Amino acid sequence: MSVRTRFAPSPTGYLHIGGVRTALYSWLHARQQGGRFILRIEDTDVERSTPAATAAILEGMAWLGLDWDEGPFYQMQRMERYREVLSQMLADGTAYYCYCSREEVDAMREEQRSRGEKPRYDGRCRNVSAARPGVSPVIRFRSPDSGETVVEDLIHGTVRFQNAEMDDLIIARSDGTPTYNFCVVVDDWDMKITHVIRGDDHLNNTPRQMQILRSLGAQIPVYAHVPMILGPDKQKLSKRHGAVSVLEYREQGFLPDALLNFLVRLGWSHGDQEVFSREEMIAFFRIDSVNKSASAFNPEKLLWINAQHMQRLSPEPLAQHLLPYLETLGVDEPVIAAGPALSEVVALLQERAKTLVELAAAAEMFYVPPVSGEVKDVEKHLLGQEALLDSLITQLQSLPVWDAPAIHAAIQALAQNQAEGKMGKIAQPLRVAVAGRAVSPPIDGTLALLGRERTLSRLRHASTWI
RNA sequence: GUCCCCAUCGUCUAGUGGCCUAGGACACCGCCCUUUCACGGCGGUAACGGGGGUUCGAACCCCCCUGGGGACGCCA
Repeated sequence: MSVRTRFAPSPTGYLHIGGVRTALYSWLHARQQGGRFILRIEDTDVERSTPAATAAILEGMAWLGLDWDEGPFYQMQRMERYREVLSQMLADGTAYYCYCSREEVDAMREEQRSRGEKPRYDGRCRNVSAARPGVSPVIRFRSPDSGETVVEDLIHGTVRFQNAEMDDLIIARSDGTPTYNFCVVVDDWDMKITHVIRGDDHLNNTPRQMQILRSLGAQIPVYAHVPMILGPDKQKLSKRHGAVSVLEYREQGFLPDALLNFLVRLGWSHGDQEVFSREEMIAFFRIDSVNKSASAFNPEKLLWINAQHMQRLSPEPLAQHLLPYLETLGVDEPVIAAGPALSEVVALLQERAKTLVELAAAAEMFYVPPVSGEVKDVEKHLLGQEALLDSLITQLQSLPVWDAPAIHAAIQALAQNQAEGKMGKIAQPLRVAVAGRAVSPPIDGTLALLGRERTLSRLRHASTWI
């Protein structure tokens, strides 16, 4: 049977990084097995679900390129089907109406807790046939009270649960709407999911879901419960750790493939390899070699991986990724068209930026002249250098060809004559004059790309900053 | 409290009984390269949670302890 996996987030907030890794593992497994990846939105919590959250999930998945083959399906649109299964279960006795009030159940649990027992519903309505007047009942699943349910998990191995540990869970609320554990089961069944890959916080739900599946006569899927992602401090990942939503990583200038690469390595490895292309991830990933233990999110390593991906990308595609970030700096398409070729600028800068945000900031100087108020390092490098600026202008003006070697030679000659051969004495003031700061790529290449006219005009202007 | 899961450098991990004097990567610290900033190269610090077994031999297998996490909802 061909592989079918799914990602089933609930739209109650942003798409967070832990969810993304689960989605990635599901997606990778489907892709490498030639299977299908299904997206399902679990929106039965009407109180907390929002259209904005759904949109954020879809946008995040699209940005990452985790494309789905079927869906998105929405559980709220499947109510009719759930009711159908519910009445069938009621009819065949695998489910029953429970008329206990919340207060009654709460009291029961409180008492059990005080006795040191696991709080669980005692099944007192199992054999009550008469409706209690004025009470809208919930529907409970009649779970077996002896024996055991064994989960054969691809990651955790064999996990055994005593059926006596599990009580009769509510599968439909008193207003008739179905609950999570029930919807999941019906959906996975209807959608013919072969591999349920999800967070290991669901491991405890698995035996219950298996029992319902069995009572429905459905095939049990293969389970793989992936460990959680923790914050850098090993605590549960939350907002105080900084970015948790995928879209924040887009804002911060990470490449989708780099984020995926970082995430895939959290809990999985392939020899000593650290950097993976999307194709390599698909080829090498194995769901059953995912680690069992939770792992901490390491922002420095993410940054390093992003830098690696930026270095390995060809200038043209990298330039495409860069466009939106330049735009937020006011460097839009017309401005770029009027300046040096972006791919050449990118080629010069790509190995010295860790994020697209950094890259955009570094690229800006090629399109926008330094603004006097924002120029840095003037005092250190430009003070009293009017004469040097003049000779630079003279030298550069008269260069027969305008390319990096010629510019290099000119600077070198000036260094010989005026600075005892120290390139820095010439290059640094030149940098500040042209780039507005003492940091730039190699100055010869920078000027070559900037062009003679722009260089000279900036040099002439620089004296006004002194 | 009950049930379930987990446990190698600070972090991500390799390791499935001898190849381990525990390997790689990030971070950190030196040095080299260098006109700045980076990239890169070389080197260094740094780990098998504890206790019992099994075995000629244990990071690897078993048990206990400890520690961490999850579940126990008319949330998902």
